[in-house]
Amino acid sequence: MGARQTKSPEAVARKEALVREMLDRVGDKWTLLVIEELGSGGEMRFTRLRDRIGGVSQKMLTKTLRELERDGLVIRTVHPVVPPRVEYRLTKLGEALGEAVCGVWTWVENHLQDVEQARQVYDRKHVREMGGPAGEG
Amino acid sequence: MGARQTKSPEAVARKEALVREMLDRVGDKWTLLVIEELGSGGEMRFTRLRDRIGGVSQKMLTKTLRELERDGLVIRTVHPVVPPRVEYRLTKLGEALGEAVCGVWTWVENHLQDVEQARQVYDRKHVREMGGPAGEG
DNA sequence: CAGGATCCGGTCGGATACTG
DNA sequence: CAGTATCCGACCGGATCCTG
Repeated sequence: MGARQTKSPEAVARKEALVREMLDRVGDKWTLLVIEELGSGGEMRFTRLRDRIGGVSQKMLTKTLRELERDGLVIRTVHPVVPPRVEYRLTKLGEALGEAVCGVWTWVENHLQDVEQARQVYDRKHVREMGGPAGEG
Repeated sequence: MGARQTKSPEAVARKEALVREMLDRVGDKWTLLVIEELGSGGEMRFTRLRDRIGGVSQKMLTKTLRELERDGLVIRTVHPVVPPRVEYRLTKLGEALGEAVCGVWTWVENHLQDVEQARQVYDRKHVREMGGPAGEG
């Protein structure tokens, strides 16, 4: 079979799966904020990070950081002191992703009004289903 | 932009919330695929879309399309015929978002290996938790 | 201070049945 | 064909307790 440089459909599928997974990752509520904070604030500790992000539970922050670490986007440094001191910082990879996400971020900022307006228009058409604006009788 | 600081902190907060929401949206498993399909395949019907995406339930496809429609990213056209014929296509806004997301998509494709390798390295260190080898310094 | 373990409510999402 | 309504299991994520 002409197996040239043609990638197997499986490889393509796995790539797409990973693409989806990463987009899912950056779309995650906390992941984004963590990347943002570490990107602008540089290396920082767990508690500091939790404080700056605000609203994130210890569980979710830990989970988020673990995933980022696993994907090579964040470096976790444990200082063998007491009390424990753990610092997190973005890797080059993490910074690059942050910049890529920036494009979407920018798009949203630029088209905020369009989206909000579209929603208002849409909602107008669908209020009828609910308890309507009482303009009927 | 010569705009002074006319924006209230509340407006900024709401903007950030919407940014997060949109990133969450594009990170959604099906949303991405729908945008991709409509972007490359142009206007198409519900069933066709479901068939091309594959693996999506009717419930989720409907929900995804509704959200995209509400945000003004997709146009839904109902043809009053029998059997029903409903077609979906991207708006200009939707196409623009698709392009913005493309940046992240590209990043992932370019750094696929880095992420996969990082994961392998990370996993090596954590296999110990499972039935890992007992040998450890 | 960092984070593992657990409980538990809320939401997500698939399968199914029904409609126009 | 396109979509709504419902049931229900799986997972998400917060609160809490405990440890080194």
